[in-house]
Formats: sequence, C-alpha cells, structure tokens
Amino acid sequence: MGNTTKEKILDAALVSFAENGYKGTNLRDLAAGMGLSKSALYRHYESKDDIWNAVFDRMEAYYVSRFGSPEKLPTAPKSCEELFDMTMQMLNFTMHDKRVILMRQLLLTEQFRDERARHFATLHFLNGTKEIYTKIFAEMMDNGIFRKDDPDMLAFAYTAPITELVHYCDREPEKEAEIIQRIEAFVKHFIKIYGNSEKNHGE
Amino acid sequence: MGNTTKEKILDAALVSFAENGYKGTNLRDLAAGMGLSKSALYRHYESKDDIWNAVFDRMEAYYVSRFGSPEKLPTAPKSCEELFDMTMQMLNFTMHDKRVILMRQLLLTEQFRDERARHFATLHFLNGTKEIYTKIFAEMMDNGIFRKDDPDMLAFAYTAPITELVHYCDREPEKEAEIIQRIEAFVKHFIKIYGNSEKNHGE
DNA sequence: TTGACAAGTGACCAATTGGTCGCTATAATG
DNA sequence: CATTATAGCGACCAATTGGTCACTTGTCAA
Repeated sequence: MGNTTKEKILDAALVSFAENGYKGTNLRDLAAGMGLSKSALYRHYESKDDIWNAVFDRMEAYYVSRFGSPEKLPTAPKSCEELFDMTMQMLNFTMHDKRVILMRQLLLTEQFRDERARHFATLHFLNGTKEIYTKIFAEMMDNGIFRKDDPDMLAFAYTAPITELVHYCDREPEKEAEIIQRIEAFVKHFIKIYGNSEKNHGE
Repeated sequence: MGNTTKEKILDAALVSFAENGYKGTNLRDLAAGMGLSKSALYRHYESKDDIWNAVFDRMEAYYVSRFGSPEKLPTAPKSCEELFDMTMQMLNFTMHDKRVILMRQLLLTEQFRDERARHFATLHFLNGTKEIYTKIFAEMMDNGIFRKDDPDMLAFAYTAPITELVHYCDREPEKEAEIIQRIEAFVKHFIKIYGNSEKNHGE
C-alpha cells in the first residue's frame, strides 16, 4: 500500500499486531521482514507504542474515509433484490479486503487490552454498521418496499448475524463458501419476512 | 473454585490468560498472585503450555457439563412469555458467571493464535448456542406457539444478535443496563414477529 | 525412628526483547 | 566542492521471562 518506508512499516506492523498481538509483536522480526534492521524503525517512530498508535490512527482514518460521512454511504435500494445485491457486494469487500480483515482481527484480539481498540470495536462491529442500515431501512420503509417497523431494530437484527458470520469467516476462512451461503440464506429469509410483498412480486 | 493448589493454579491462569493473553501471561506474577513462587508451579505442571492446555481441558469439560447432553438443555417454553423469561434467565447466567465471562474473553483474544481456541470459539459463539434454540423453536412450532418456519434459521437470527450484545457487554461492562434493555427489546420484537398471536393473546 | 515422597523456595541460566549509540553512506543544499 | 540532513546498520545494554536445580520442610507409612 504505502510506498514510503514509514508507510511500509505501518503495513507490516498491522499484519504483525493482528497476527501476533501487541505483546507478541517483535520489532526485530518486524523490521527483518521488510529487509530492515530494528534500529532503522527508530528513525521513523519513537517506540513500539508509537508504532501502535500510528497503526491505529491510520486505521481510524481509513474507516472514516470509507464510512465516515453520509455521502460515502450507499443510496437506499429501490427494491428488495437491490438490497440483496447491495448487501452481498458490501460483504464481498468486507470479507476480502486484506486491510479490513486485519483490522477486525486486531480489534477482536486487543479489545480488552487497549482503550482505543475497545471503543473502535464497538463502533466497527456494532453501531457503525447498524447505522448504515438504519438509514437504508428507514428509506425503504418510506418507499413502501419494506414493512413499517422500527428501522433501528431491523438494522440491528439484520447486521448482527451477518457480522457474526463474518467473524466466523475470519476465524475459519477455509469455510468461506459455506459461510457465504449461510449469509445469502439469512438475507433472503430476512427479506421474505420484512419485504413488502405488495410492491415486489411475492416470494 | 478449586481447593487443591493444582486447581487454584488453573483458576489464576484462566484469569491471567484471559486478561493478558498467552504471551502476556507471566509465570512469576501468576504464582506470586497466589502466594507461590514460580518454581512451585512446576511441581504441578510441566510448562506454561501445559498449564494452557489444562485450562482448556477444564473449560471444555465445564462447557460439556452445562450444555453437552440433551438432558441438560431447558425444556421448550409453553408460551412466548416463557420463552422471554427463559432467555433472560439464561442470559443472566451467561453475563454474570465469572468463569464464563473469562472463557469468552480468552476465546475471543486467542482464537487466531490457538487451534483449540479457534474451534471452541465457533462452537461456543455460534453453533452451540444456536442448536439449543433450534430444538426449542422446532418444538414451539410443533406446539403452534411459533409461526412455522425454518427453526435453524430462526435460532440463528435469534442467538446471533444476542451473542453480539453479550460481547459488547464483556467489552464495556459499564453499559450493562443499557445493553440488557436492548436485548429485552430485541427479544420482544423477535417474539412479536415470530410468535403465533392466535395461541397467545395478540400483542 | 527412619525413610520416602510431595510441595515449596530461591538462586541461577539462557534466550528474548525494547531501546540506545556511534558509525557509515547517500543525496540534497548552499 | 563542502556541508548537512536522512536513512540505515551492528554492537551493546538492561530488563524480562520460561525453565532448571539443589535444598528444605512437613507428612505419612513401615
């Protein structure tokens, strides 16, 4: 990703922090992995902690750049089919973008040891994702595509199970095919329950 | 919990592994915390790894003793109110039993670094919990209390969001009151959707 | 009483690890 | 061309940590 050494260090550090944890990350190996000596790191960062914070800053900036402002969010689908497609498309990104995968891994494994990780985990896993769909569902209800209900509750009921399966896939990536099927089945079931069959040609 | 030194070591080790991770766990401090010297640990276990495995063995045994056999499972509720009560009661245990909390924390933070943690996490967070409710919902459908649907799908749609909120509570226990409210609201909403209003006196 | 054994202690060891320092080489700058 | 800032290196340091060992103490059985 990054081209400067400073950026490359963050790339490598994200991988190592995610895979080995903060304590398990070894600056010698980290540097050696990119053909550097450990002391070279100290030209760019003050300490291990400094690298950790820089990784986090970059992570948060990345998150904001993708989901931060309302303009970045997808426009509400015009039909239930579009909702399905949109969901699977967002999921495809979420499940395969190396950086996002590592972010999740890092947040999960360090959430109890680092304050920033703790708060970011709640944002990323729970509230952030939910809010996106709250707006989408609210609009779809206004448009009569979705059954009238509490959009916030539906968004939660929709995103939480998907998030669980994404975590499952992070943990056991060899089961990806099966997991995607389960997500598709869940989304279809959800749409069958909450989609307005009058506007769509019934199930 | 345990009274023998061997058991006490496991109690302390579970706490330390959960809070500090495997790498972050220090045998000196672990021993000192229980008024022992580090070398005393080696009278009971061969190595740090040996302690880790013993903690895990005990965790799995504990899990099996609670959820392992069908007889241990709750009998299906006779009404939607009973389902609500049963769920909140199980939740009360899950959210407050110190050992179970530490187990979750351990599984979450070590799932990518240890094979046993990986598999046990999937069982504990996903399939195990879901299977319990699959049986319950199937029976409730047979009894006409619940709308006919795929019990496995409903169990997943029911347990996954609750599990997410339990994780949230592990992470930010100071928000427990709010989280319990959210769970109650979710369960009530779920019942409103899937409960059979003919058998119950409608909403 | 004696001998065996279980449980515990503190000193010690070797490996690892975050961090510092002085030195070098390259490239930009006056 | 001389100078200076930048980026890199390897040696070194002190602290930490898993693990070993010789030794002590108390208990129980023969």
